[in-house]
Amino acid sequence: MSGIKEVAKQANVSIATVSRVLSKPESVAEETIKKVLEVIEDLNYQPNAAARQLRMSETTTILVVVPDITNTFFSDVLRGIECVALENGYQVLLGDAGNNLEQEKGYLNILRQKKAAGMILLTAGIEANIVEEIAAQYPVVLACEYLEGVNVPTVSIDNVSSARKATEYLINLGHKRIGFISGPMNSVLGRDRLKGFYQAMAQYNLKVEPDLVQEGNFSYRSGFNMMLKLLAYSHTPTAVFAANDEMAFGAINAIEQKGLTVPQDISVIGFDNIKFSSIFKPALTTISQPTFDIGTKAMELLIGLMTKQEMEKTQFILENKLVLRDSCYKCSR
Amino acid sequence: MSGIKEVAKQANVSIATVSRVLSKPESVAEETIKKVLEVIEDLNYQPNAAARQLRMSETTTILVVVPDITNTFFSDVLRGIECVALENGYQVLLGDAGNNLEQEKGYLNILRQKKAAGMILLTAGIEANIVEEIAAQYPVVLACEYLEGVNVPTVSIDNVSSARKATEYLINLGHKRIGFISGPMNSVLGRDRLKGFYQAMAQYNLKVEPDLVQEGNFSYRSGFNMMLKLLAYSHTPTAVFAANDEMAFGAINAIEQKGLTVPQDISVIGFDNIKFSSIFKPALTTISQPTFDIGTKAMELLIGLMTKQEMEKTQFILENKLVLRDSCYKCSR
DNA sequence: ACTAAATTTGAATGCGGTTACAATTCGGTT
DNA sequence: AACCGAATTGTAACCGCATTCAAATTTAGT
Repeated sequence: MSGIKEVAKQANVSIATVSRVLSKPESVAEETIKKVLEVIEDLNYQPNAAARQLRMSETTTILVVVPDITNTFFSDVLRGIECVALENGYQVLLGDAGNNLEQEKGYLNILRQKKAAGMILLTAGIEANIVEEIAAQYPVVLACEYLEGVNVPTVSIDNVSSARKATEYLINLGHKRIGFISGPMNSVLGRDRLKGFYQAMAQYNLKVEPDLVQEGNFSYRSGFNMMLKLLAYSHTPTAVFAANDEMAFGAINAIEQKGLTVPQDISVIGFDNIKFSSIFKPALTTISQPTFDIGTKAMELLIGLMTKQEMEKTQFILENKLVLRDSCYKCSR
Repeated sequence: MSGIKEVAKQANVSIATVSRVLSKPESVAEETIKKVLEVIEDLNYQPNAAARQLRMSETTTILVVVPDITNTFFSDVLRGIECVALENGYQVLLGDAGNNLEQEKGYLNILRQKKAAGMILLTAGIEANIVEEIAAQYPVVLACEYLEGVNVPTVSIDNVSSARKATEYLINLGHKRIGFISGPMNSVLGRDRLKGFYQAMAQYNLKVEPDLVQEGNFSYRSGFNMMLKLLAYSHTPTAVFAANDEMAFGAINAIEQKGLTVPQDISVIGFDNIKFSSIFKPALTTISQPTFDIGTKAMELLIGLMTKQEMEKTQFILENKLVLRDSCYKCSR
């Protein structure tokens, strides 16, 4: 309703003056400012974002593409992003990809339409070369997953070494027959965690039985089913490493359904440390990712890019730690 | 980079023609369309959203204000919203209020700036009169919570009758001393669920011991602590109704920490049926809310408002149901 | 009191599209 | 050959704001 014109009229000044009161008050007389601000207050005036954006050719909206907002891991990261976005006057446009690549790509148009000034990708479904092309034109930062050989600002954890750390923990508890329930092999994340597992096993000269490595898809269901599969072999593992917590829950429930107990019969370790991991019984031993920090760091990076600041560094590997709880125990066999 | 001018030049037509190819192709010659589309494809041209919005004074962005994105209940609703938003060409701007009223109010400016064409409130922190005022000027729909006496399109469940249903279930299992861990009393939602509890108890002529009603804040922690409090009384309840699932988890874990078991010693029922409720042990008996549907319905309503369609109805109460699992059992005392 | 400099203000322009309106083309009629 | 209507295209005027540049006003200095 009330635009800058209305304010100008009521304050008896030109629209230029109103505009200046809002953006360069130091160039306006004290008294005029007061008068104008009063009217602004009065009319509840807020400058039209579209007009401003068109004129200034810059927006304060950023886009975050998430594979699945329902996953608490991502929503935690999102909260981190939102938090520093707000502090700096940005709004976040949510792009839930629903685990669908086409949809994910569709969001790139938001950037082309200048609806968002930059983008944070929490996914890694889009092909590396496309990401690189986009990143060359617009501010983009990758969070959580990184793309091999792509030189785009990234914040993540070292999945390989963390998975190694988790595996070593199991080995040091005396476990030798260790099963692994992996994430989908078409995700970097899934592959890296598996790689860490292999590295640790090799380092301790332990053989990895191919049968004991099963591919899941990060869902509870898949964790449950793959564990059932592992339990079906004559020679069951004494410990299982699930590539994320949800699958670990599935594995544990499968084990218990078979009448065995965790950790006495089989130890289970997870990855992510989602909110629920400490509530679950047994409380889950897992690798904790600094989700919130990943979010804040990613957003800070993006702001840096958007404001064209000089960056000393654009690749950040955040610390993660092993959280010891009740789902692992010394190997008894 | 490439705007409509560039396209026009390369296609050898005026910008008006380019614009028409995109919006009213039936008024453009077949051949011209082809030529223009080719150039558009070539340049990867996408019309500038700000310019379009300014001219048309309408945007395809909507705002969703969420109390806490980390809560899977809200993220489920959000997914429902996002889903139909996408189908209809809308984008969703995320407003995480971080349980902070000031922040929540701040998002109203997004509407005033015309950055969003409408808003869905998943919270009910803002004062009723303010909501009403805003709703008079902009399309707004309330989801999850409703504001008493406010005539704003709403989709929700009937918290009172659902809470009554849950309580009746407990009563029918033979429980007489039933505890209640409520949500915060300053939320409608919290109050309604408590009201339903009272109604059911009264209906069956059961006394509600004031000591057995404790106020939590919907967090796991508070559920745990309030349960500890209930257990400290000499005469403990045989069943407990927690106003949401997270608190129910807290209650159960508190009970078990005291050496008692659920449901044999004490039955526990929750509310919401979040993803985790079926994974938890014991699997939680709870009231299931149609989260996804709440989201889709809310977005459909909002679209209706924004496109000024005639609405037969603007208040929707969605069905919920009692999900029977393993956390409740017949009263043995 | 008068002028130069500094301060404060307003008129006009354009950001990149959409669209009303005018102009042009073209085949068909008279 | 002149004329007409339909189809197609171009011209230009906005949309609301920021900003340049010049005009108006105030301040300061002599």
